[in-house]
Amino acid sequence: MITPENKFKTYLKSKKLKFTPEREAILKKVFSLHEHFDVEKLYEKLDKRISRATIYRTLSLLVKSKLVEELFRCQDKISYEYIFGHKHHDHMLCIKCGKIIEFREEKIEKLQEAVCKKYGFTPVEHRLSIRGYCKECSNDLIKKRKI
Amino acid sequence: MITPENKFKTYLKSKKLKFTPEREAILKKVFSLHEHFDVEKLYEKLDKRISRATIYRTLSLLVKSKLVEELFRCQDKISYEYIFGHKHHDHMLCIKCGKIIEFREEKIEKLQEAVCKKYGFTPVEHRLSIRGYCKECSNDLIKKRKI
DNA sequence: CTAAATGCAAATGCTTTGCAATTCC
DNA sequence: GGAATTGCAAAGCATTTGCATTTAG
Repeated sequence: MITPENKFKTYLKSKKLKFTPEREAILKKVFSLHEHFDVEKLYEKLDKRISRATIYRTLSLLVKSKLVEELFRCQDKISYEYIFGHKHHDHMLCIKCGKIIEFREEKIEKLQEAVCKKYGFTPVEHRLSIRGYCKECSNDLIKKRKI
Repeated sequence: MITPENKFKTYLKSKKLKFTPEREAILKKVFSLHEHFDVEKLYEKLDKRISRATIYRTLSLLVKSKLVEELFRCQDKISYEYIFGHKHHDHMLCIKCGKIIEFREEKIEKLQEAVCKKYGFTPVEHRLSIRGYCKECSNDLIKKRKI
């Protein structure tokens, strides 16, 4: 069975890089966090103290090996999420409470492919984010007649 | 007739802010550049020398007054484009030559609205970017059997 | 053994801010 | 006249990098 660890080890081996305890700890933490994260969050959650420099360097390897994806910038920080074993999806970001809602809409995916074809464009990845108010915050705001 | 300048002046007046020569020069330059830009590009293109601090401060006002929109980060810099008199559209970014292709697909817009409704989400704005290879670069790469 | 990895501190590069001088209304 | 604006230089901050030391294979 292919696990994130196997995939990472294979990638590292192919580049003659090492599977160190730090890399192992970071990989495990990333795949145990079932949510989006940034470098600071990872730094705080790691049991073993690992320098931020190493976290940055390891995340870059995880992105290159396609285990993790860079999501979007939120207040200047880069946010990530793992993609291995996780189907591609898009995001709605609540600008009031910060909630992130994931969704996947096949028809949108298909239409994107069609648009690319129309322009002769070869897509590598895409990102769709909708910013606005989540259900709860919308209700709050409607009550207060703010929207 | 409502022009960007009118709209900006109205906004400034409503906040008791001033329409200065610097703000005027920046506004005019932004609306004469029919392309995406970042602070550095604006700095270089302005005829009159205006400090970067003022450019940053003015762009923030232009965003607040909804004349300009923050697009995406490209190599750490924020990229902008004007939105006044410009219909919403999405972007394809070529990761080889840097070309930016704008497109608008009504069906995708509609589907997004539908997804939001499904989740009770009130959208404020959305951003869809597709990264990949433009037609020319795709052809190049196919010739070289790289993709 | 030796190329690669680590942590540290310093450097980078974009963006923001405090402040004194200036300007718009 | 007085609040708002400007430019400058300094500060902020996330991220990157050089280097001496340590370590995986």
